[in-house]
Amino acid sequence: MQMLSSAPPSASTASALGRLLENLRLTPDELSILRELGWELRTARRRQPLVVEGAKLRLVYLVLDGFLIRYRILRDGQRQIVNVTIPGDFAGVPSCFFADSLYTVRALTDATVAALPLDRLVALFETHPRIPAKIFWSFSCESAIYAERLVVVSRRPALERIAHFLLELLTRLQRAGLADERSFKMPLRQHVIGDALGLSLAYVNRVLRQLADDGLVFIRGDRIIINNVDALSSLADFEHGYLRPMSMTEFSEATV
Amino acid sequence: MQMLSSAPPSASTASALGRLLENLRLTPDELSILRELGWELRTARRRQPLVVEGAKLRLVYLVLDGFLIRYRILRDGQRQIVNVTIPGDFAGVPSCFFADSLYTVRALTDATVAALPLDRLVALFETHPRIPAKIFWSFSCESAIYAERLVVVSRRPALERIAHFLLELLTRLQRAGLADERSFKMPLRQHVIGDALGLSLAYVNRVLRQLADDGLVFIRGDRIIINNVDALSSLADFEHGYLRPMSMTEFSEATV
DNA sequence: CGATTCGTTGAATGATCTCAAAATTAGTGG
DNA sequence: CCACTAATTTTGAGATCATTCAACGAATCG
Repeated sequence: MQMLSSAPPSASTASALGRLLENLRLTPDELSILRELGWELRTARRRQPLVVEGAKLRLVYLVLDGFLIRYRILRDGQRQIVNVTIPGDFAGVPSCFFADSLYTVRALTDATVAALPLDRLVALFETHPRIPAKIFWSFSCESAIYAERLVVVSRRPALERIAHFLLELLTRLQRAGLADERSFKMPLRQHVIGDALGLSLAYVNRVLRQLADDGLVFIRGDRIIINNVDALSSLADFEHGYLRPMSMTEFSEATV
Repeated sequence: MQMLSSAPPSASTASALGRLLENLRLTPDELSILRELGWELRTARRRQPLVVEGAKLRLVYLVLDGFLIRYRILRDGQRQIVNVTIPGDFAGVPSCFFADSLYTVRALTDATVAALPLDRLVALFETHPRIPAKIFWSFSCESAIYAERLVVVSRRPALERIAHFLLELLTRLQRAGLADERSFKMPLRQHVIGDALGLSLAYVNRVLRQLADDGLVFIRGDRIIINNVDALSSLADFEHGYLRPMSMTEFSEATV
């Protein structure tokens, strides 16, 4: 993306681009066309909203650096976070497909995103269909993450819920090159965990304490350490399959 | 779809096709190309699985008639239904994007579906990109339904959960031409409601009784009657926006 | 009509919440 | 670097929504 060169270089930004290449399996040609589409760089300070529920959104964002959350405030004031967006993810989907945005997206940390008008992406279907095809393919795959979260929130007790959530983040961040074998850095406040999983702050606290007492998970400032990934995976019945869709390329090759 | 002519004519089948036209905004030309792709008609008896968790799936199904559910059985035997599929919906998404199917799909009633190898749909990106583009656009929009269900299941008490679920079904079925102003016909067993919303059978029963006692909802055999849609919507804080994505066509027109 | 499946209900239990308050940590202006 | 404020974590006690278990009646199906 053109203006990416003007962005301050960062490990995270590089990884976001790497992940685009990696996950979508864009060819170098495709990537360079995508770059020239006129993305606009934008930074957001911690807590700043990028998308507001009810407002019109005609952009997609690619997160280059930092973390976002997407949420809804219910009429009784409760907040439900439906998504934690990490570098390399798109944001603003699926809100941009609706007349008015369904959710609010805001920065969990200072963040850098690249914005592209959705119509430009759609227009590519006429000239270079494989590029938007791969992107929409990946949008379609995202349903699996929501479905999985639904299963976990709907059916699993708090301990497993939290364990599963942390393992999902670990796995996604590893793929983005932002986590090592068993830990990652991210400001995961207990309030955020609760709002993502439908648990009260007080209870999240108790459960985290238990996970720590059992020697499974430690949170030290912004670093989350999963001491025994296998044990936690088994506790949470965590299967990472839903985080590993085939790329469209991979699919075509496998079936030709 | 070619072989559709060989299917027994049914109000439901007609509506499924109508809905394809309606929602995806396919042009007559596009529809006729889609028809010739070699869909294969398949029927499933009540309870019969169409997709099995863990099995390889390289098809998408278009539901012509009948209802399907998509679910997972957890290790403790609980079942979580992630989706109720109605005529005009696609099934097998997003499982077909993964190496192994993430969920099981089975017929809730006797059902008729049309199956298409996914690779044929993808191949259309080369020759008639607008057709698969519109379909993948609609796949992408589906995330909104899961996100909304997540919010409801995660944060709302049982009464509102059930009310919301029934209103969603009513709305979707109305769009499919399968419901009137305030009622629809569908074998919605209490067990299914519970498994969709993460509630026990016993509690679903009690809540349905209360909804009936309050004169809001009645279930008589296979007919669900919502006596006062406005009152129930208000009770459930139901907003139908998330069920009304823009079609890709609509979007392009709005932004050109 | 015999067998499943589905619906209904009660009593006891439990996971999680709410409310309230203190302790700790991080952030900010001077 | 201090002083102060805001954000976050921690903990307790009591309340509650929803569960489990168990049993029985009603309806549906082959």
